[in-house]
Amino acid sequence: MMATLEEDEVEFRAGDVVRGTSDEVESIYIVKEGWLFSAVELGDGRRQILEFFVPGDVVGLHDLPYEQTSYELVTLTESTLCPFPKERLGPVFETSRAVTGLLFTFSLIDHVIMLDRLKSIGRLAAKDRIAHLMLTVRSRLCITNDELGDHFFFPIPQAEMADALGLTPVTISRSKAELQQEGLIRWQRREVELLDRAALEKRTRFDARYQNLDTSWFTTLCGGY
Amino acid sequence: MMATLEEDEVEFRAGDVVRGTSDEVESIYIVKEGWLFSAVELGDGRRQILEFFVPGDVVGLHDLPYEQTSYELVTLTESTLCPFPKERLGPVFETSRAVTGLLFTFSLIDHVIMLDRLKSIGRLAAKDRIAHLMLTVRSRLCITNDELGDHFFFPIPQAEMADALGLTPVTISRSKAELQQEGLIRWQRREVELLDRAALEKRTRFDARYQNLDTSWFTTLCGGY
DNA sequence: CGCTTTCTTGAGTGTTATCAATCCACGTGG
DNA sequence: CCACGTGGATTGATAACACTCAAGAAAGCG
Repeated sequence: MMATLEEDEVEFRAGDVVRGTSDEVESIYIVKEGWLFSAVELGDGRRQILEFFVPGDVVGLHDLPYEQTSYELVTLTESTLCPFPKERLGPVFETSRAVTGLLFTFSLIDHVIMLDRLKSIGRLAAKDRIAHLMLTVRSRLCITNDELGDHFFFPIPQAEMADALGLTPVTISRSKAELQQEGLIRWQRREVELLDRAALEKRTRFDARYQNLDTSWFTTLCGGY
Repeated sequence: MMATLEEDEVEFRAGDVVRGTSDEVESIYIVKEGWLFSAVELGDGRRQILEFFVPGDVVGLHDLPYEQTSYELVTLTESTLCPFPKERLGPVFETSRAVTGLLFTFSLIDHVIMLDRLKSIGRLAAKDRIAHLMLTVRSRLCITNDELGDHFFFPIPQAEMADALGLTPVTISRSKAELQQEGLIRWQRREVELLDRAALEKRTRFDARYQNLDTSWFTTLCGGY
């Protein structure tokens, strides 16, 4: 269904800035390949990373009501994106309630994910913030990969973890070491393994927001056909 | 237009829990009167406040894809809410693209507001977090009140500020005192005055997300009629 | 195999948290 | 109208967690 929106394709290298802050809002993107993140720079070196994106994600929906982009979009790995122009969304909304409903739903789910991250940054200790982010990413990856275990590709450098969690790289490194000593995770290079997921979920009060969905909502939204 | 959704009316006293966590998702609410907030309890006394709501706000949209509510909803002041049942949204989506589009847009804007709050909690110092929240609330109030100056009703107790900003009541009190000594704000009882809004906006890198909207988006969304 | 980037580790500092006491505003009832 | 009680706010003293600065180790890349 989302294939409707995947017409064009653009490739990027790792570390490329796909879109800067205050660019004109021209299109949304479907992530075909690669990992990305969105971030704000505070101007004095501080940076907050807001969301991570993986293949299958829709990027930039929430910029649509604005003339200028709120945040920059940067690749973590080589990526392939399918841009879909803003002005061509009108016709899509007119002809396909299913696509409209799906985009609406994605945006609502993403919002809840952001609320969880707010909780994490606002009220969890450094170690738990790290664990919470890993659980969230895993939960997202499970949508497109049922078989995903507790050991998966995780190409987020420590500097980016820090900026995502409101911490510093030094704290990430130390907290990682502690989590490993406690036997809770193994995180080497660009891979992570959650050795005791149940314990991590409990500590961080994790909720699987991508799962536990109410299927009746989709029929409500799309009109039952 | 939103009047379509305001049929029923329910009143609450200050401090009432409108909806607990893990309740069944039965309806969204339009705030007719009063201030509210949504929050998660972490179980050990810690709490994170996620959003504040004022008259005119739509509450609970992002719970729609779920069977159970993600967060509790509590009143700060006496409030009047207009619940609108989830199962009756289907017909609304079918008949009114304008309402659908408006709800979608609200949800996108709220998402960007949350991203700003994430930045605030993740990367700003205590004093700036307080200022940022005040600016955000003011910006929201300006939608329904053009004439709003820099002095307005602000019924958020310090304990709730703390839980919203990832701080403690003690820090709120001390930071407030400093902001006042610096002549940046005056905050007494349930009123606040921003004495140097330009300076506060600069310090906190504040963006007026409720303003600066792209009006062309609405015609895109609603089909140009 | 060097160069660069990322990560780790140590030492010292700082912002915010914690604990606890006091103060103040406000509502209540005598 | 004033005493009293309650919950919220302030203040002081101390502690903890994360930050900063800085040096060194490891990993990635040409």
